[in-house]
Amino acid sequence: MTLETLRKRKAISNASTSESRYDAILDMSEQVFANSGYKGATIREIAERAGVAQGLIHYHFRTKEELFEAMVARRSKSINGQRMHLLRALFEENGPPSLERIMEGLFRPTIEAGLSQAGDGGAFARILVSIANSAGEWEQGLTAKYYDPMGQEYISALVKIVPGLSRENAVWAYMFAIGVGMTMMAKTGRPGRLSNGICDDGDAEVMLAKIIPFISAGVRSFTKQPN
Amino acid sequence: MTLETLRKRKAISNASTSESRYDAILDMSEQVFANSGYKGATIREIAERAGVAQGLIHYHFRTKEELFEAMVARRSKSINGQRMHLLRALFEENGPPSLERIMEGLFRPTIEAGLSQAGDGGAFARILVSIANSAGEWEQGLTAKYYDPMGQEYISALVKIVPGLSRENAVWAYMFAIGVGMTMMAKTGRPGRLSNGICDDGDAEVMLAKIIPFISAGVRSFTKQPN
DNA sequence: AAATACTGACTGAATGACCAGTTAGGATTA
DNA sequence: TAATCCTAACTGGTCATTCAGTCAGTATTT
Repeated sequence: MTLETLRKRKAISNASTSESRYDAILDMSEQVFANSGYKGATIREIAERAGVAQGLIHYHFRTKEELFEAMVARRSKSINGQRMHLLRALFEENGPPSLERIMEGLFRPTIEAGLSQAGDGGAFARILVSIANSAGEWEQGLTAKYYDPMGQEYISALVKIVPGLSRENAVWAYMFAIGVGMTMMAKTGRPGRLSNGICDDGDAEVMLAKIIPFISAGVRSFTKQPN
Repeated sequence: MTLETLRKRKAISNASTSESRYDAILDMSEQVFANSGYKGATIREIAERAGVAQGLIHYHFRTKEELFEAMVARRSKSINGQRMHLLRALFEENGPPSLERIMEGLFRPTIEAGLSQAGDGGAFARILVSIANSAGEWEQGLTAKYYDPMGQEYISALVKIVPGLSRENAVWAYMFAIGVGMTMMAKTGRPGRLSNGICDDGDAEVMLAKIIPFISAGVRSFTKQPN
């Protein structure tokens, strides 16, 4: 064990590893939480797969709950930042943006965040699905904290650019859009099963090309409907 | 296995409970699994809240996994039975059914199953969401076993009644429809939060009235699109 | 009496949290 | 400039608790 201990321990500001251990822990947390669920995931497994001592996780994040929230916070801030940026950029062009481009702005950042990941691109999406679809107080608190503000902006954008769309219907439309998007980003493989391999939910570009017109048509149908 | 054959169940005409303990266990399983997730749920809690000894659950269902599957099987067989029945009844009328009525047949049984429950109507829906959105082998196996056959029937029905809809697009449409439906049946309360209380995801009839036109418009948009 | 339904006490195997130390390096002092 | 202090990062081991599953035995039904 002395050899192990004697290994170079210059963790602080080291240029050798491009990634800090802190971030490595969050990365592995995504994988493990996604594969096993919140309760099913163990801090031990995260530690092992991140190559750190279990104690270090408690040192950095104190509890399992705080680790989970830190992981959600990091990814959601990054993705929702992109979304907000895209949305605002759209409205700064000349003329109002199309519904389709708004929807693309909603979905593309999630996809790109998935693709940039090393192993399983759908990991964070699956975590998100489990949070968003829980009725638990803690999970809904996380949704409210990290996703509701962005949701409000998109709902307002819908009302603004779709003539005759009430805010109430915009809220429903937004919820439906999120419902479709989340299920699809989870990459479960079911579309392939149901189509004998023709439909591939691993191909993000194809899925975008299907989701965007589908949702847009749904939203526009609310125009011809009361409320 | 032997379990199935062993289990000769008769409704106990007990004065205190009109329901067999076997079914009481499954009922409580729904509540507890929905609130805590598969790993988070404990057999002890299910036993306590069902008013039976913990050992009895193992006697009837052997393992936690088998208990979970029995619970999924019971509810899904009931709901999907209704769905199949409704779908076939639609095609036995004169003239092809409308897309809207097909979609209603897809969603209404889930809602009604929810409403008939004593406490939390969204419990089974939330369990379903967690299964369907997992990429795990076991969960996808359950989906394939209990939901894929019905999915195939609905996809075929879509192809049959929507002119110009390819099977590929029908599969996507079905997946999107399920995505919307499941998220909405989970009753998380988010629509209310995002609309200052105007949108109520507890009101099943309102939600049906929103979901059906939305999905139908989406499906029809695939008609004017290649593939 | 024989099968079935059921109980409650038990066990070994995890798990989250905690802690006393160790190490590296930067700042302060002598 | 070298001895000392200080602190953040990190380790390995421990511990109380909790869990699914087991089992010997009791009640109830047929």
